[in-house]
Amino acid sequence: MAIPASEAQGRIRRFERLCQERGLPVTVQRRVVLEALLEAEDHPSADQVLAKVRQRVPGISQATVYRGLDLLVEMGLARKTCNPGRHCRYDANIHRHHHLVCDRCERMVDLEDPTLNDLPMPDRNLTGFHLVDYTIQFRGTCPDCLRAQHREGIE
Amino acid sequence: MAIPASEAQGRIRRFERLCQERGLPVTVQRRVVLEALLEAEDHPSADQVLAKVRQRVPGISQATVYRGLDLLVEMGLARKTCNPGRHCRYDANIHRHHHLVCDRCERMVDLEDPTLNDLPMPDRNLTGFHLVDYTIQFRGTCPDCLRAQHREGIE
DNA sequence: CTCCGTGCAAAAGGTTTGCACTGGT
DNA sequence: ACCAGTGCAAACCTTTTGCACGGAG
Repeated sequence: MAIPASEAQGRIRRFERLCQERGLPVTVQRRVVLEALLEAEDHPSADQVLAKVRQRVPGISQATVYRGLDLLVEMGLARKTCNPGRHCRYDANIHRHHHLVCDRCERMVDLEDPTLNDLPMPDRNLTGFHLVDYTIQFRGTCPDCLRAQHREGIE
Repeated sequence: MAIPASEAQGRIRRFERLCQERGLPVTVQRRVVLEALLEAEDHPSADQVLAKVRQRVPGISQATVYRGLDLLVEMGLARKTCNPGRHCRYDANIHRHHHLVCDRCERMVDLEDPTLNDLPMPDRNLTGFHLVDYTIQFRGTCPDCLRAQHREGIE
C-alpha cells in the first residue's frame, strides 16, 4: 500500500542514515528503488519495481534494482512478502493450521493451535473479497539459529 | 507435518476416487508423489519431494513429480505454501498488517485491521521459536474474479 | 484400441553473479 | 583517490513445455 508522503520522507531519511552508518554510498539508484516501493499501491514484484524505476532512471539495470531491494529488506525498510527461498513448498496438511518461519535459515514448521482457528473473517462488504480460509505466518528465529546466534555472541 | 497413517489411507482413497471421477488414470507415479508428501515432516520443495520419490521409483522424471504436485493442489489434496506467482513481491509497509490473496488471479491487497493485531504469540517454551511478528494471509476470491465467475455461471 | 501420462530434453522465467568502469564519499 | 556501486551479460536454478513412446482404462 502506498505510504503517506509524510511518512515516506521519514523513511527516506532513515534510509540515508542507515547507509551512512554502514559507510554505504547513497546513490540515485538506491533512492529511486526505495521511492518506487514507497509509492506502490500493491505488492509489486521485483520486475514491477524495475519498470516503475525505469520511468525515472531509464538506463538503470535489472541487477541494480534487485540489489537495491535486497538491501532494503536487509535494513528492515521493506519486506519480501513471499516465502523464504526460491522454491515453492508443498504441504499435505489441508486443514486450517499456521506456520512458524525462521527469518535466518528459512525453516518452516507447522503450528496447530485451535485457539487461533476461529478468527473472524474480514467482512465482505468492506473488503469485497469472498474469503474462505486463512493462515497465520509467525516470523522469528528457530531454536537452532537461536543457539547459533548465541555462540556467535560469545566468540 | 506427517499425516497419521490412518488419515493417509483415507487421503489416498480420496485421491483414487477423484481420479476416477475425472477419468484420470491412477498411475504409480502419481500415487508415490502423494505418499511422499503425506510422509513429509516439513514443507518440502518440489525438488525435495522428487528426491524422496526417487528412493521408491528411481527412474521417475522431474517433470512428472511437478505435474503430480500440481494435480494434488488442483484437487485440494495439497497446498502450495508459497505465495501466488513465481516472483517475489516487495512491500514498503513494515508495520503489522495482513493480506487478502485471491486464489484465482493471485492479486494481493493489504488489510489493516487493528483488531487482528494483538494475537497472542505462541509460547517460546512450546515452539522453541523466538517470534517477533506475524501476518495473516486470508485466501479467497477477489471482487473482479467474483464477477467473472458469476458471468461464467450465466453463460 | 485410444488417450493420456511419462520421460527426456530443451525452453522459459526470475534471480544472482563476475567483471570492468563509473561515481559517491 | 579509494572503494563500493553500477551496468552488462552470462550463469544459475526452479518450473514449464513439446514430443515420441508406452501403459492405463
